[in-house]
Amino acid sequence: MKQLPLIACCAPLTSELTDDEAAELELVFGALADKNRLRIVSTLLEFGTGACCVCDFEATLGLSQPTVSYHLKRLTDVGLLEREKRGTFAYYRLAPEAIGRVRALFA
Amino acid sequence: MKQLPLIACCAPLTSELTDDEAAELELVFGALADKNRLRIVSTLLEFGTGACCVCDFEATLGLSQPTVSYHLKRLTDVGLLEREKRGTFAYYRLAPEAIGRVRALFA
DNA sequence: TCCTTCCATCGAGAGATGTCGATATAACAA
DNA sequence: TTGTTATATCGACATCTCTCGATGGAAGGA
Repeated sequence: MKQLPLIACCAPLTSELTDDEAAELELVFGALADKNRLRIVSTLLEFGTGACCVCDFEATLGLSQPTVSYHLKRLTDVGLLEREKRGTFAYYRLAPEAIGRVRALFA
Repeated sequence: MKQLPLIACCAPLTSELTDDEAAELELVFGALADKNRLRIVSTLLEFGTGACCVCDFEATLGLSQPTVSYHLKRLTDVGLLEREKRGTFAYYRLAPEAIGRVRALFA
């Protein structure tokens, strides 16, 4: 015979999150679930609204240029970073509307 | 000749995060970077200090029992959940010290 | 024009992740 | 004891992720 839980807790389980919210959070947390991308975000946090170009990250992260571009794109795609092109350089900064959120996530 | 960035911004880049902190955050964000695990955490958030057993999640998540156990283990391993065994049942709840943190992450 | 520099994208390989069925374990019931 | 239930773990597979070298495109310098 099927047993019954000792703690009657969970009749029909409901989530505070809608499917859309869960999908959105999955993307953001996925973008942050990598130590190199965390270092990028943490570094940009020190610059506030300032920006860094791609080549600046290559030395400090110890990664190839294509890999750095890949990580910057992942962060940009979920809205955490913004990209600005000047000449041949591409500058990345924290998206202004994401700064507060990022600070909260790191606290 | 090597070009110079137009914005002199990033001399030696420094991160606010230590390597240990980055590794820790990588694990926590990785545990949250999955829509099924987000639903588990969100559901448990509604129960506060209450607990749910494994079988309760199978129906709502639409996943097999081994897969549910796998997700609960991932969340437990990073300290977000606690496990309590009663008879043949295993009850999972949000770790008390993680509740505030989780609320902040979801806000 | 031709060459160099910075960056994005492509293709491929190694490793991690999510999922399931099958199996093992532990507790309870008869 | 024998059988049943709830859960964890194993093995396998498909998919995703991270990484690099190679290539391509855009901008600037000579």
